[in-house]
Amino acid sequence: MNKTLSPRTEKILKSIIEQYIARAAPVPSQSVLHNNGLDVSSATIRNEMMRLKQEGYIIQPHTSAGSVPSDKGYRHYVETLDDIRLPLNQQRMINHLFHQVETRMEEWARLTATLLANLSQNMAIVATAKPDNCVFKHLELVSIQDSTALLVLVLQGAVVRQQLTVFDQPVSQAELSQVSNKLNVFFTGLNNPQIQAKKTELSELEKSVSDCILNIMKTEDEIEYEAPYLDGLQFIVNQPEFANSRQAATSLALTENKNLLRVILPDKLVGRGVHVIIGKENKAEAIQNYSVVISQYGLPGEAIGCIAVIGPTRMQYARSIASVDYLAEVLSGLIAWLYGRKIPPEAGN
Amino acid sequence: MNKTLSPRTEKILKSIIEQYIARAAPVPSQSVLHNNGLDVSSATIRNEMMRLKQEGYIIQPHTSAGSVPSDKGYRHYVETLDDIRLPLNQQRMINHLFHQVETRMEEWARLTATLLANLSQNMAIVATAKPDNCVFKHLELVSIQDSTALLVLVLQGAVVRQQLTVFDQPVSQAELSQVSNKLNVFFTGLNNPQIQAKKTELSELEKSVSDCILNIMKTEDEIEYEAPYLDGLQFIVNQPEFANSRQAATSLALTENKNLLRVILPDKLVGRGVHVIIGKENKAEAIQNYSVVISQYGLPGEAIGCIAVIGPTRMQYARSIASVDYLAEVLSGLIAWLYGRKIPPEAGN
DNA sequence: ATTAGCAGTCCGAAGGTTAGAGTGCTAAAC
DNA sequence: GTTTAGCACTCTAACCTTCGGACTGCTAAT
Repeated sequence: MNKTLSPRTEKILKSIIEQYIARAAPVPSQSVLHNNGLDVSSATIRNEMMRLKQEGYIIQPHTSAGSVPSDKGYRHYVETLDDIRLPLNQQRMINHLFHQVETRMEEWARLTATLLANLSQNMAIVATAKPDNCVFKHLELVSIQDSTALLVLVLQGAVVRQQLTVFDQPVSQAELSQVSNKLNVFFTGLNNPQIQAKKTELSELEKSVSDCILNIMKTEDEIEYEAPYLDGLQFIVNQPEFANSRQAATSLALTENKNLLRVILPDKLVGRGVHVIIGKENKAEAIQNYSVVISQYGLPGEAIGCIAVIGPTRMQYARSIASVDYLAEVLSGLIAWLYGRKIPPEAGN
Repeated sequence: MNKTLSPRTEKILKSIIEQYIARAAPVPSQSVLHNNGLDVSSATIRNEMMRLKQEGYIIQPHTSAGSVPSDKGYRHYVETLDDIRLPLNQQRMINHLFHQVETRMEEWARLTATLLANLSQNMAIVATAKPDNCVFKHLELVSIQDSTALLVLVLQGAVVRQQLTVFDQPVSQAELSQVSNKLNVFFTGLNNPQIQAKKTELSELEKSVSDCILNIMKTEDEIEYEAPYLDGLQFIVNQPEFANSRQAATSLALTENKNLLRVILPDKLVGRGVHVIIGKENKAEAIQNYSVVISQYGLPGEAIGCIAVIGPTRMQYARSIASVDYLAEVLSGLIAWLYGRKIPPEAGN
């Protein structure tokens, strides 16, 4: 049943999809003709289109209307897409920008979201990479006032967390330094349960600081994805589709809250590489008019984040895929650096 | 000309505004009658409405339509609004939530944005408080790999900034600790130019770390407002006004980018307290269909942030004003704490 | 297999009609 | 002078209806 398409049919489908992506209106057989180098009549195109319709690659809004790609059509299109990489000058531009921001996961994620939104002309979501199991690296205590201190905790992967702490009684900076020195010796390289186990040997003050540390590390371990960075909502709002059905917009805006990532995340997002989820393929009903281009990044088994583009099913897949792919690669390199695995990738360029 | 309104006229204007805020449709004289305790006929109301129209407090979309408040009407409404405070249970709820997040300006700002959006049912913007002139408080260097270290800088006001630094040659953790100890002694309590002056007395490695510190502090000094925290876009999108004029949505979505704050910030935002800017009173054309409820917070002369609600001119002013007011107060208290000025305000409750 | 030609379908814009919601006015009542 | 009932008038928004034309789907010829 699902016989392969002839090269010409293929070409016609591709033309329909690309025109629909560009114009957001049903594509008539005439337009396919103009757009294409084929030396046939519109009637021939129509015959082929009929076949495409029967096979479910395209849909007609009504009897006398042009063709609109179906999810299946997009799926085929994406799968037969030539391997497209981001142009070199854009790659260089991106590397340059990553050079200029603070060297922090948060800043990278924010920048990635902005870049991805603008490259793909769609909404972008970037979740920061988070270690599976966080490891104590360094502690610092800075006195703020009599009995308040700022606790700065550095975890494996250059993750810095801070917390204001109030003690029962005034504590001097000297005492604080003593505590931090001792705990640094005790705890470096340990994870949550290991610290828990070692805590018994400590003084009262040290214990209270340790509790604070454990608390931070526990929170860190429990978070699945941090509040992800979003950008490019304007592109969604400006879609022609949006004018008609406010439904979609509303549902999307609502989703925007916090759990958007959980909504768009497909069940299986295994292995490296970019995944494309088209329309009804999405498990969440709210986004079944949308497509998601998503990829993981980071160090497998250690710190994994994810990065995605979400837009109407008629999004520019080639651009989105190339952008997601490249940015995931860049982020992976940066993460590896944070984890002390290799030279920063930008330094090479 | 601008004679004061009689109590009854006042009452009618208030009724019109409140009904318009609630229903987003022109208010007919009948509805004013029902809504109000006045024992008069609709004809009398109409007479009064005529006067309000002549004075410019209300507008008629067309001859036979009900009344819509003008900017002047809203202005009058806001100015005669009773001093409304947030209900105590909501205040307590807010305090409780601030207790539960990390003690960091960024987390507070994020939480404030979320709370403010939900309390006011409109979009909220929160810019983090930023010191005018940042002061070195503490430095820590943590080795990440051979020649890469994480530089953690604590500034006055418990501001923590981090930066990965690559040295020319490998540097051990022991050496790093030595450097940080020395620089802590040298630099504590100094600002950018003072550190610059003292830099000459240092070794090569110490100098390169100092440069990094100076760079961070300079950046920090130069930023006017950090990328502010936004929340509640869904409320704007779901406004009935939005259905008709995509113009507004588009302009807003575009503004969303980065400079939204600069756009909504009025020329004069002096002193404490909440400011309300209504419709055409806004200097930026893009938001002249919107109202802004805005307030500064923080320590005057030291660290100032700002917090705002933006929504259609028919927003619930009382709620927004009360929310902005209370949250600015809470944030001011927290900032004072960060700057070692007093006990955390929540501890009192 | 391809094509010209044409009937048939359906959309969407344009124009016309109408119900009713609300005002503005007038003249009477308080 | 203020308030009110009553009513004519205005304007909108919803609902028709019509009509041109954009496309297809089919047929019969190439």
